[in-house]
Amino acid sequence: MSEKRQTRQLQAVRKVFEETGRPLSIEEIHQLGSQKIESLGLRTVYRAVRRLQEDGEIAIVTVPGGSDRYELATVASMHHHHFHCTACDKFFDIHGCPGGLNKLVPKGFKLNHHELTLSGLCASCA
Amino acid sequence: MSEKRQTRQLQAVRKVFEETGRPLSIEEIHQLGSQKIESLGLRTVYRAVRRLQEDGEIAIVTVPGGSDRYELATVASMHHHHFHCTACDKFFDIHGCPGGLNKLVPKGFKLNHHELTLSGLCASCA
DNA sequence: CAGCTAATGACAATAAAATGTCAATAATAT
DNA sequence: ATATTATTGACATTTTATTGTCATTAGCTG
Repeated sequence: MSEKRQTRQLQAVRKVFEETGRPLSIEEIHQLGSQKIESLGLRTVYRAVRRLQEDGEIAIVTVPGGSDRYELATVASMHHHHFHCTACDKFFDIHGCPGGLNKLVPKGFKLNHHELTLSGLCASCA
Repeated sequence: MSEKRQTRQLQAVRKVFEETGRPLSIEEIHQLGSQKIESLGLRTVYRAVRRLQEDGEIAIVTVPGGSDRYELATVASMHHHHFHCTACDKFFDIHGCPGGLNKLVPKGFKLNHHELTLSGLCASCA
């Protein structure tokens, strides 16, 4: 059978998510993870992310324009939105949600989900 | 100098935008344009889209997950949002906008833009 | 209409992101 | 500690989207 191992690399990637607390791109994970394990390979990050995804620990976050990000499933499961800093290209979680979206839906359309991305400057860049 | 020509192909692409009235991907433009000019090449669509973009006739629309779409600049200049049908993968324009987004912005952040994407089923697919 | 040349489209080439490969390493069970 | 084997990471390969090339076609001007 397939024995699953808790490697330093997997734990490092998991810890990156827990410590950073915002949606991360593969590259960001690689950079932050490299601070914990110098030799961390990009290939390993791809595998770790896939595994954490399959294990339901993290969820994918699709954003307009940029490449996919990932965030902790515990965070993702709570309805929220994102803020994109156009200066540092980081994404942040935003809690709260404008209501009344059903009013915007055209006749005959069925609304299932929605996704809001605010953009501007984060506290560090402003 | 660079003489600009109004070719059948360019006119066909322009007409596709005018007739369709929703954000289109390169592939969609190619398919719809091929109905007007059988031999329309994908390479030509790329060039036509770039030129219309440079001439300010169309604007790029970035969407979560999928590839970029393009829409008439006259439409893009009016603030609006989009609806994504998860069945046919088409995007539609939505007019209206939930307000009160500044309340969602974290302290110290500066809000410049926002982008809302509703998703579900369009009238044809529902 | 004739002539110039921008534009087309078939094809090749490139870029960027993700995945396959495999010898070496390290995590787990005994 | 030892044996087993999942995992790693360097490297090659694939994939998909976009752009380069260039002989041919077709807009535009005179």
